[in-house]
Amino acid sequence: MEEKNLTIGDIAQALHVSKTTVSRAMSGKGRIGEETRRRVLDYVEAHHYSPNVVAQGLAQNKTFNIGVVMPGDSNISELPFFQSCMLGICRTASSAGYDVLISMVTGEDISQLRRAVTNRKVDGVILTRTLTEDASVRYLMETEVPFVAVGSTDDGEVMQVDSDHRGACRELTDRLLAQGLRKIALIGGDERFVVTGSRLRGFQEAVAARGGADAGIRADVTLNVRDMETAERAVERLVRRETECIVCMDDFLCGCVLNALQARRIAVPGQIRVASFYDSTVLENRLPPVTSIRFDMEELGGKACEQLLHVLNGEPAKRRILLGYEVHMRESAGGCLDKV
Amino acid sequence: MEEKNLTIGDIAQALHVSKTTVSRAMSGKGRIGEETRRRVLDYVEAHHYSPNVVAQGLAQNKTFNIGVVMPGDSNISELPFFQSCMLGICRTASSAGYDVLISMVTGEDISQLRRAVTNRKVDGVILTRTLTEDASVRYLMETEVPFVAVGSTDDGEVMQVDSDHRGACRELTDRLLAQGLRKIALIGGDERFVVTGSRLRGFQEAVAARGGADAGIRADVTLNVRDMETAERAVERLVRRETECIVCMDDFLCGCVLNALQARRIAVPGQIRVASFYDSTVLENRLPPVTSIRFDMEELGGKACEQLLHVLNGEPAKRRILLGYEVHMRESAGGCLDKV
DNA sequence: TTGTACGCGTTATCAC
DNA sequence: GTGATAACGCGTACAA
Repeated sequence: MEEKNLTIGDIAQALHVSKTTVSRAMSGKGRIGEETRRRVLDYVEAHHYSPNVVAQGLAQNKTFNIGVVMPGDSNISELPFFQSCMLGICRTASSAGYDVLISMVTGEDISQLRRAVTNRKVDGVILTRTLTEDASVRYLMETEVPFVAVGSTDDGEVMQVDSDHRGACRELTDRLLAQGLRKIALIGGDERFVVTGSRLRGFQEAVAARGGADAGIRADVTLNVRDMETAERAVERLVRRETECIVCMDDFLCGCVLNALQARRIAVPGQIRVASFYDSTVLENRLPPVTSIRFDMEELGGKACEQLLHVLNGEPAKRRILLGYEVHMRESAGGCLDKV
Repeated sequence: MEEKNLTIGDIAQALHVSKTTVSRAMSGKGRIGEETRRRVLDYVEAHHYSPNVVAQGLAQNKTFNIGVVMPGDSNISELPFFQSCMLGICRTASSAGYDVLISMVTGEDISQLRRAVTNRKVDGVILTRTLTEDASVRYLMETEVPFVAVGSTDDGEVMQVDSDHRGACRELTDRLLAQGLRKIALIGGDERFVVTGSRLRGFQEAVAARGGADAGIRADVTLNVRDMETAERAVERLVRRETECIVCMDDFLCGCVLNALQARRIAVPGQIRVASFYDSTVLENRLPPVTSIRFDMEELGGKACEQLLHVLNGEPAKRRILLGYEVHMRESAGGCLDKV
């Protein structure tokens, strides 16, 4: 089927032209006669020739690979995120002639990323999660490798593509408050994740905009919740305080919260309302249907990759891109008020 | 920090030796004086030199990349699987000096895989899921690229590393039957997945071993269940038939089943027992705790990578490797009988 | 033990 | 418009 190891030289020889000509015909760069161009292209087509990208890379000091850093220790809740994000990245990378090299980073151990970079295996890097004190970010900055982060960073220097978590959380919270709820709570995960901070701010902004404590609003925030046990404790406390609504920062936490409520025989949304983020399949099959915010993670990955490619091509790229969201009001938070 | 673009030639020049010597010192191949060897290595160390793997590859016709094919359209249930599997693959690949290039394959569209292969970007490939009629497998076989599949294939020719799904399902089923249960059911996903067939066989073997219909055992099998709706229908039917125990082929399905039961106010394990596969975090936070089978997916990925590396190095490799499992009996299926 | 010369497959720089 | 020729960074017969 595939002609084995056909090289540009073989073609040149067969067609009685020089390698240069063949190269030009393929790349489209440099002047070349229309007729010879056709001849070469036809031959290439007929013999299923495809250039050796490694050799191309060596000549141009490129790899046509982009590195993607994935956390090796993430919660299940975020997995659909990484999966979809990856899909978006691979799609746009692939259609631009690039491949995706992945490096798993667990905790502070960035050895895989370091390997990929020092071995010159990648032209640029995409980070799929950012911490407030990120070893990967630090490393990439000091090695001056082009990179873009999915998810925001405090460092204004790094290129970033993110969903508007702050705006999303603000709007969700606002809608809940608009229903007349006054005792509202926010439950979130690891506070070292930048995204946790963004959502927290959105939450606080919404509360403040509605008058805050002066307007009789009681806003409860619990962070660093990460498993059934901590969720249990948080829920117990919130129930005791007669909280009317719990906003969960992600679907995994929300699952824990729902369990905790179920175990205490507290009806949702009857006795307490619940809303969440991501709207992933983790909750898709939960009862009752959970009010949630949906992000297009594939688009997120795609845009990030797009930005990186711009940088690699020396084209201008925006330093920060904020993508939209959709609020899906469902039964868990008192039903279908709206659907943006 | 990193010396920019230091080449083997630069080192040779600085040390007044030939490039060959430097090359030998680094690779360890060929004879070389212990003293010069040290000198070179010291210099390399001091200047943070690391060889250009792309150039190495071009010279040796290798890439030091292994391709990993991931499904772009998988159920959430399988995600922890891919994540962990990936981790195992990356770990062992990395420690062998290889990097991981990923190709997303959605449905019949194997264009990304095809690209990686025709562009000679990978030395071998790992498949993280196999279908009964697998486009990737077919392609890889006809292009004669070394590859190993995680998960079994009917084709005896392909190298495969898999968990013992059949044995696991047999043992789980047997243990349930040992409790005296007689009306037992199996719910599974897409029957085109080879793994679905393996588990089905294990289930049937266990039933047969206990005497089957002759011994008054009624075994119900429902495949191609993939969402809340189909699960709902299956559960309704099983409940009507007074099924005593439902074995779910994966945790996602199990989640659906639990929901369906919850919606009908059927107590678990009081009125019906439930068991599942994978034991992922998808169910970890469910109530009641679900009896489940646990596989070490990271080991699975690691072993697969190991096998592939053997092939790439021309070393002997087993054509089929079967990894173990652990049965965790928990409340959902009547409690702690055993813990293997 | 060490060095020379060439090849890997491609692009870039000049000449023609 | 086309073609030698030299890089790109490294491995490796072969020679010394």
